[in-house]
Amino acid sequence: MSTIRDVAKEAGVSVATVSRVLNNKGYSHEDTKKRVNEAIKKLKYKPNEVARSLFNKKSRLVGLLLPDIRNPFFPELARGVEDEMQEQGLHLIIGNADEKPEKEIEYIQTFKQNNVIGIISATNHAETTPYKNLSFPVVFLDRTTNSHPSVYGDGYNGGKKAAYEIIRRGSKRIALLRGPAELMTAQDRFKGALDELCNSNVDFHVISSSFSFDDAEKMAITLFENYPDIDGVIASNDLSAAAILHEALRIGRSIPNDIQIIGYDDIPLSRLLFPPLSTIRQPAYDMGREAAKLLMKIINNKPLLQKNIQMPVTFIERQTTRKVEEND
Amino acid sequence: MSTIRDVAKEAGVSVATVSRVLNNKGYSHEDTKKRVNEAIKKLKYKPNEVARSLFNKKSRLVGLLLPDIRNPFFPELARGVEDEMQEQGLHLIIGNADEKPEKEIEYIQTFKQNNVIGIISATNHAETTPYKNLSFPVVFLDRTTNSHPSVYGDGYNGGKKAAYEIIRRGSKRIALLRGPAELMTAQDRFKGALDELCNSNVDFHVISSSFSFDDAEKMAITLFENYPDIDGVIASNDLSAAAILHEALRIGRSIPNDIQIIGYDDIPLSRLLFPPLSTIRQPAYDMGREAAKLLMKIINNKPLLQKNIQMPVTFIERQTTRKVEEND
DNA sequence: TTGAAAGCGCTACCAC
DNA sequence: GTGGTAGCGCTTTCAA
Repeated sequence: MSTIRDVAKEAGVSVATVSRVLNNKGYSHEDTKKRVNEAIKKLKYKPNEVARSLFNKKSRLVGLLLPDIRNPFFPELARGVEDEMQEQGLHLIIGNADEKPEKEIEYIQTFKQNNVIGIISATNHAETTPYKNLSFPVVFLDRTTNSHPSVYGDGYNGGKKAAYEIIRRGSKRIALLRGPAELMTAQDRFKGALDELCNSNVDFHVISSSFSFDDAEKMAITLFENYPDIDGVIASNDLSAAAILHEALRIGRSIPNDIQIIGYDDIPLSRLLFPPLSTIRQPAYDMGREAAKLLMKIINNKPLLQKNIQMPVTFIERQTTRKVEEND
Repeated sequence: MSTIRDVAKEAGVSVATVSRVLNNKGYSHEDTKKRVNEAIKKLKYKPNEVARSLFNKKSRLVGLLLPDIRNPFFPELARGVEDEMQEQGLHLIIGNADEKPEKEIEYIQTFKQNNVIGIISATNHAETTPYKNLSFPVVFLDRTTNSHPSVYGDGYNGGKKAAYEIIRRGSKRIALLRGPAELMTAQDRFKGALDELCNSNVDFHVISSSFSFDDAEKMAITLFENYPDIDGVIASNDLSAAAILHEALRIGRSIPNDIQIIGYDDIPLSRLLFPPLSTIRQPAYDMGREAAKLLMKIINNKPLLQKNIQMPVTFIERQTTRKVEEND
């Protein structure tokens, strides 16, 4: 690996000059520029990012903190963030907080120690101390906070839509999954659905659930044991919806005739389920991209039109809900 | 952010001493150690990893290159790698090569420029130049190479098993999906299945397929159009299996009575499909962990028992294959 | 327009 | 056992 010294020697100039043409800063003669650039090419010189970072106190790295990389929703977010960052010549250190605050703190530490220029975090603890007094900006993704800029899906309306669509299609005894109590996004969609349910003439049960794979299956089994008469489920995310769909078919219910199911997120696999899952779509990829853009704006001191960006969600009608009569 | 100087001043010693107790190198008096450690705590000092890295030419970062973060198999690998690294106090820069060689090269560049201590790569281009002449070790994951250390599933036997189990359960006209031709792992499992099919009295068709979401669905549709009489499908991975399962049910085939389907990978969602997918399980999480361990051994110059670690695969019997008669 | 030199925070050598 | 100091590769004054 050649250094700036080698380039300077090769081009017959000083390292200062090389640095200047490298960064397009200060003056430098066209001819000198040319010679330097030739030397760079010849030696295949790439600046040492670590040395740069040490001096500038800024790397080209952005920290991305995910709560659970196994939930397909998050890789989708990550892709959006990554693609946008890549276009800006930036790179990602991805940390998987695994829903554990200690891990989260550790990763933030690492991000700091590596001079990241910013953090995008999709974890559940936006209001906790590790995010305070940071010397670089933090953007929350898929989380609502007032303390920080953020990008998130319109959970309240999503929940409302889910309830509206399932009621409209004739479910009368609905199970409403609540999702983790500490998760604002889960609670938003829950509240939306709750409000809609309260305003209509249907019975419903509220059931606590987690967002993880392992819990989803167990929850599905107990759900049907405890409430065998339900004819509609509003799930807290697609993972739970998949588990419920699966269990419903296993015990011989017909979908969507006996039971309608509606998910949340629209992860890529939802349309590969059978029957394909009706769900509330969050534009995960775009949310990731927006968060990256927002972070870049903050870093570059560009004016912010809005600090908290709410993304619209849409009902995706597939086949776990019944067709609605045309003349509703 | 306090520096080593601040700590030295606080403890009334030199920076050299602080560095020594920090790294447990060279001599230092117990009392001095204590004082230094107190100063560290008091100032909440964390060493600047960038400065360390500049001097040592080694960071605490490991590059992880994934071909497609959206395929749930890879996050699973990533988790294994991450958990092992985390226990070693190391962190990951994750790059998503997106099956594009340019992106791959760019990420390797970034890894270099950030002084990673090693790379774990799950991409398809192990034999290409970017991996040559690197100053740090590379371990390939989910890829067979002789040029580098690697950890991979036993694809040949996996394919063989898949064919064996489906034939044993009575399929007579089988579609064998081939997976991407350039992907060694895909070809291994293909060859295994092929050999097994050739040694038995069944008809079969070989069909090319990709590993991606988007292609899987189209492929499934044409598959049944072109070969309406098949009664068994050996898929190249679980994603394609899901697409086929889905399409088969859509056109009214009964699973597993009319058609048996067997997948490959055992991604977390496979058991949530309906019917739950029979598949060949690759121990993705463990493979990730093994790859991380292997890399660490190489970095620490520990003796290697084996440079290429093949992990066993197992048949997971779920419900897209028929029950076998007890007295086979 | 260019170059010499200081210094980012750290480690390791060498002298005491 | 401990401290002074050079230097990792880079950027940025400041003088020339």
